[in-house]
Amino acid sequence: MTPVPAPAADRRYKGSTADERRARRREQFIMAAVEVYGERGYRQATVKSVCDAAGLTERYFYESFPNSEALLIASFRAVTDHLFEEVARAGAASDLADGYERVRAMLTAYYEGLKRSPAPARVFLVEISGVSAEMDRELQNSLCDLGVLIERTLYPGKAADGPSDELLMIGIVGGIIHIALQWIGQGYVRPVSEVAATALRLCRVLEPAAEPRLRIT
Amino acid sequence: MTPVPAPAADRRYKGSTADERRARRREQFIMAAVEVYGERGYRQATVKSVCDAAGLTERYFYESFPNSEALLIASFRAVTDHLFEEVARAGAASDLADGYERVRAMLTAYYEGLKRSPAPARVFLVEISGVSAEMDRELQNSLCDLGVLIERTLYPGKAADGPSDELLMIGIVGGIIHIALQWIGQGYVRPVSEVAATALRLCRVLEPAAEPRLRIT
DNA sequence: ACAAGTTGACAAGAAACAATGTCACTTGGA
DNA sequence: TCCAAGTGACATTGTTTCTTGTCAACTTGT
Repeated sequence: MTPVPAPAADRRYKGSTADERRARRREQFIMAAVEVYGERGYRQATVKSVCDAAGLTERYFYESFPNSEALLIASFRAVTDHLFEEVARAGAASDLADGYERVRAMLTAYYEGLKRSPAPARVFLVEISGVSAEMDRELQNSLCDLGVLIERTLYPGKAADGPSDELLMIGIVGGIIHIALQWIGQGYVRPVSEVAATALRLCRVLEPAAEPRLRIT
Repeated sequence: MTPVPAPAADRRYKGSTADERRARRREQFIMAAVEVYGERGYRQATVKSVCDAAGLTERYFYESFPNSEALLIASFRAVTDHLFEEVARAGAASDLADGYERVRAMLTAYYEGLKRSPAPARVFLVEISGVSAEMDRELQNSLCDLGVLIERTLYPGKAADGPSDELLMIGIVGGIIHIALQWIGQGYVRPVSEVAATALRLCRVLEPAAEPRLRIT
């Protein structure tokens, strides 16, 4: 009835469209979440504390995420994807011929990444477990991804026939993570090179078990 | 003033003294906690749910524990101590000469213990992390204990000069645990012997690194 | 049988937090 | 200048849980 004069749905505000602003707020929440979760831990972090850190209010929180678990997953993905990319890039450096040296470079990048941003490290490595079934799946996937990346770097030819020993791979990645946790818990005392070397020793078990002593009798 | 006729502080009730009843209630809470935490997870478990499972009321809960975190720690200790003892006993079996076979027996006992009582396994292996600083310390300690036990079994002579490489040991134990988690998450599909063999491969990295390829350059 | 100790069911206060709503203020476009 | 969209501070509601308290029923030693 009343001829409304075109609501101008995508009106700009402070230079951005509605979509851009929404996306930026979402990013703000994710960055704030990484910080707050790292400081207080996810379970101790309230929605309000994240909103305060983001400089936004609860209203926008519930505009961006259905609940705090969704934010947790989103921020986990953000941190993980970023770290994973760094690791992959380090392993792909063209001046490394030996597979083990590639893995060493990857592990170094991994631990350096953790050291560079200590806050999220512990939260997203372990504290996350058991928050929800979906979150557990995310964590498992990220572990598997890292394991596959390492295995393919060591044995690029073997890629075709799937994961050779999933259980062993998970074990190695679990070890890498716990090494990180211990290292972090002691305040990054030991140098990254040493930590990476230790983790690299763990990776050696991926070698085909030629030792006769280890046959299953 | 009023000559009270000796309050009979240790009066018996249903055959037990006050101390005995208190201790029994405490045990009831711990057993109930293991069950409830295993079913619903620690964070989802309320004080009331534990009390209901224990067949006791909240009043006795707060008589036995200052808060739910204390119960968590107590039940963690109970489960861990029990499992640890089983593992140590398996490793001490006198008919095993080889250190690796002893460790295999220990790992088998470990995974069999987890399989026998699946409920507490996942909770006390990982979900615990980040609940509190004290709980984290408990978990770290139990991991260290297991690592030391394994190392001493493999190299009984080396006992004197302390932990040779704490970081590596933690990594191995972390791997053992993650193998367990993956195994459990897939519904105990693979036989215990296979899981233990996989974990045993991980333990091999404790061998002195003679491989020249692994020197730190 | 009686008094005091003991127990279980339940109530109730207090606190924390999720999730939604209100309202005055600011910004952008006509 | 004017109005609607947008924003931020704050209030409100509802739920959940911890924690303490009350009281009737039961048990024990005398």
